[in-house]
Amino acid sequence: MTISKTNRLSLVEQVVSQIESLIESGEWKIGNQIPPEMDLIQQFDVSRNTLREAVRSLVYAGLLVTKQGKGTFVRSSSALGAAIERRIQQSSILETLEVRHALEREGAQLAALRRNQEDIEQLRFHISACSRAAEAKDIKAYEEADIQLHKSIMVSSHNDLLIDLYEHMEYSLHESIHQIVEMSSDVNFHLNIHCKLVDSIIEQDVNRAIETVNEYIAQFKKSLE
Amino acid sequence: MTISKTNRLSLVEQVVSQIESLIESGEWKIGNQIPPEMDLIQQFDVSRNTLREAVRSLVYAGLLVTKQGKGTFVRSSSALGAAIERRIQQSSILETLEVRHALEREGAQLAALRRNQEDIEQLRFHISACSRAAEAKDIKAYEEADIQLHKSIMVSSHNDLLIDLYEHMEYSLHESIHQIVEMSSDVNFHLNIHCKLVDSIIEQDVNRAIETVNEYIAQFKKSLE
DNA sequence: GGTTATTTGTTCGTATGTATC
DNA sequence: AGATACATACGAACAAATAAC
Repeated sequence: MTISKTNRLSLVEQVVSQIESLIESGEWKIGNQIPPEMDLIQQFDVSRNTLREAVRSLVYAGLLVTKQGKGTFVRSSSALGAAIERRIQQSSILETLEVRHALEREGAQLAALRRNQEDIEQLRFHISACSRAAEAKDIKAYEEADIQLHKSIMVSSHNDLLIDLYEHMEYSLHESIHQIVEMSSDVNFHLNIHCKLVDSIIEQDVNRAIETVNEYIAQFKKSLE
Repeated sequence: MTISKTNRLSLVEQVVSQIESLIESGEWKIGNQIPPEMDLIQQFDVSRNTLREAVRSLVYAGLLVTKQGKGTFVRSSSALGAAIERRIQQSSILETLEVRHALEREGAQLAALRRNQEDIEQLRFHISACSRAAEAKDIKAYEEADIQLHKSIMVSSHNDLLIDLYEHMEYSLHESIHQIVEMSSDVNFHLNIHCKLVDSIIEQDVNRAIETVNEYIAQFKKSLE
């Protein structure tokens, strides 16, 4: 028999599953403290060790954080972030940039196809924030605004999986964006090309949106050498 | 002080980290059984529960599997797979297909730029396997060959992060590929367009490679309606 | 500033379920 | 069927960090 019969779920797995549901459903909100171990032991009717193994699993996965003496808190609603962070740390900037290219190109294409009125407002808001920061020569504010802009482009794609992957990469991208912005001496070029991208998306010019993404990624790659 | 001082690593975290190293370094090979709990307790000099919490974390992350009565085995060297699988299960086929588009488009582009002689041989091998399976009208073999072909295209990109993301998605893609191949009544169209893609990569025609990927993804999207 | 209560961190002992030979 | 090796699960105790009084 090579049939991999699905073993009955262990107690720990059952508890993990229940906690996941509580987090996903929003019953346990992000940032909030969860009930102490003793309460959960009663709630789930398991021993302390079993409960701890379950909590520990979710800590490793990045859903929870425990602080000795204080309690346990909800950190995220998805395990993707932690896993991607770990993987990206082992990658070169070039590799990360190319994956970013993959996601942003697709995101821009879909955004140009699907953006609605609300998306347009968000895009305009964030591009003007970039513009203001550039004018004030506030590099830190510019980086933050740039990240928000890219995120809102992704949101305009209306593909939740794509948005999730990008948002969870974004944390790791922070560093590489910083390096890139610092290297590209010309902030205006950076700003202009983003204006062009936003414009393409609003005008629903799919090809121009894709080309623009290609253009600035190519620019980044060049500055990496 | 808003500085988030990095708390000293808990014992469990130290053990997790050590086990990760053992797996990454290849000292514990994939598929192999790891030493029993009692041995590890001595090796790491921790209590049973501490060790179990560490192992349990890595089981949840997908690095290890435990089988009661048999032992614990190494399942994977990366936590990405399990996390991506969980996330993709919550997504629609369309969303998954679009992310696949993102990765495959980038992969094809980079493959066309970087493929070496060894890559070319692999690509030729797998495309001919597809061809043989199509001729024999063996759908199951065709699907398998198709997956291997796509994987070898990704390998030709020489971007390990991209390869990892794709390979870990591939498992979840299996199902959607099956549905798509089944739906597309014309296997020859599917085969021809893949020949064109492989040809473009070998000829280093970057634009044609990208266009070909766009073409068959568009075809898949159409058949989803 | 010190004491106490709360909460997580860690250890030990014991019993049970499961697979292999 | 019995013995062995292994993971599963529970309960009790003490340590360490934090918060509240």
